[in-house]
Amino acid sequence: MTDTTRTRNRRGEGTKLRAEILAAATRLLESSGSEEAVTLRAVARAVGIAPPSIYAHFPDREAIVDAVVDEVFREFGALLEAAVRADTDPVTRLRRGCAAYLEFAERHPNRYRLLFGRAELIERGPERPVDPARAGSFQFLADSVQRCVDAGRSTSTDAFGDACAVWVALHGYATLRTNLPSFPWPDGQAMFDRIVLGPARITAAD
Amino acid sequence: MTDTTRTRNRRGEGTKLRAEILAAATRLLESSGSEEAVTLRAVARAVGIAPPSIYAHFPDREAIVDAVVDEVFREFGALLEAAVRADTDPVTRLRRGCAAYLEFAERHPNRYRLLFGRAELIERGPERPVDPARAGSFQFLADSVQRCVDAGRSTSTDAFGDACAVWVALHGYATLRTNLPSFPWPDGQAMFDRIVLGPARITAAD
DNA sequence: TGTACATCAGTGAACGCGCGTTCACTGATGTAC
DNA sequence: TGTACATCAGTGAACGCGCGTTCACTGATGTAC
Repeated sequence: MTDTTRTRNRRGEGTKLRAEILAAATRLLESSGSEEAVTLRAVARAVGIAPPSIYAHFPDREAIVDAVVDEVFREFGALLEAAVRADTDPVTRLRRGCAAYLEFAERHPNRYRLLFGRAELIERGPERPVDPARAGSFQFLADSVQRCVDAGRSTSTDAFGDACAVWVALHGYATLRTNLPSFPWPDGQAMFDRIVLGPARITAAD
Repeated sequence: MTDTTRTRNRRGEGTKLRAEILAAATRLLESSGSEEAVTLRAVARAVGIAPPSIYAHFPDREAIVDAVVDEVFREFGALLEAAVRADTDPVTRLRRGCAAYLEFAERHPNRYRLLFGRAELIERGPERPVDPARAGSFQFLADSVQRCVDAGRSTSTDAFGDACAVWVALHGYATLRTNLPSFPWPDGQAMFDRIVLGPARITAAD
C-alpha cells in the first residue's frame, strides 16, 4: 500500500503533492465509507510521505476533508451538466439529469454521502465561505422542472416546490437503497417514475 | 456532569446499571450527533462509574451502540403505532402515521439517523440477529397504503411499490431538512401532500 | 564553466491525549449456621 | 441474636495504540556571480 518508490518533487512543483494528498484522501473516503477514516496519518501513509509533510499544503486535518468535499461537489455538478448537455427536450433533460443523480449516488455512495448526508455541510461557519458549486445541483433540478412547465409538459403550478419534492425523493431513494441494499426494492423504472415524473407532474404526452 | 454522589446498587440490582449506561449512551448520541462520540470512557464518565464497570453489562463498546439502536427502533415503532391507534379512517391513519414519522425525525434527528441513516444497519453480520422491531416501521407504511386502496381511497395498483415511494420521500425530506435547515423549504402542508398523498395516490374525496 | 549559497520539498523524533481493554483488587451486602 | 463467609457491584492502575501537531533538521535543486 505504501509507495516506497516516491521521489521528491522538483522545485516549483511542490503543489503536485497537494493533488496527491487530495486523491489519497478521496480514495480513503471512498473505500472506508467513513469520514473519520481520513486521518492525517492515514493519508500520509497512502501517499507515501511523512505526516508533517501535509502541513505544507493543508493547515489541519479538517481542511483535507473540506477540500475533498469541495471537489466532490464540483465533480457532481459537472456530471449533472454533462448528462444533460445535448438535450433540448425538457422532459428528456429532467429524466437524464435525475438518472445521472441516482447513478452517481449508486456508484459512489460514500462520495454522495459527503454531499448531502451530513449535518451542516452547506451551512458552514461564517468564516468558511460556501463553494458556489454546492448550490448548483438543486438549481439544476429547479431549472429542469421549470422548463417542463414552460413547455407545457408539466401541470405543476409551483415549479420550485415540486422540484423540492423530486429532490427529496431522489435523495431518499439514493440513501435508502445504499443503506438497505437487501430490501426488496421495486423495479427501477417503476421507482424512477414514482420518484421523478410523479412529483414533477409530468404529463403523459411523451 | 459527572455524578459524584452515585451510590453502588444493592445486591441483585446490578442490572440497574445497564439501564443507566444505555440512557447515558443515548444522551451522548443525542447531543453530539455522532456515533463516534459514544466512547466507552465517555459513557462511563456520564454515568459516573469507572470504565471497566461497563464490561459487566456489555461485552464491548460496539454492543452499547447496538443496544441503543435496538432501543431507538422499538421506540420509533411504538411511536408510530401510538400515533395511529384510534384511527379507523385509512387516510387519516396514513396521514397521522407519516406526520409522526416526520415529527420524530425532526425532534430527534440524531436518533433518526441511527435508524436508516447509516450503512448496514438492518443488514448486520450473520452472527447478529435482526431485531424484529426494525422491519416494523416500513410494514406500517405498506399496511396503511393497502388499507387506503381497500377502502377505495387510493388509485394505487401497487400498494407495496407506492408505499416504497412514500417511504423514500419521507426519509429524503426528514434527512435533507435536518442537514440543510436554512434551505428555503416550501410550506410544510404543501410538502406533506407532495411527500405522502401524492406518492400514495390518495383521491381527493377527503 | 565552476562554485558558493539561498531556497524549497520533505523528514524524524517527540509531545500529550483519549481510546478500548486487561487484571488483580476492594469492600459492602446478604446468607448460613 | 451474633458471626463467619461467599457473593456481587464496582474500582484503580496499567497496557499498547493511533491520533494531530510541533520542532529542529536535511539534502537536493536551482541561481547569482
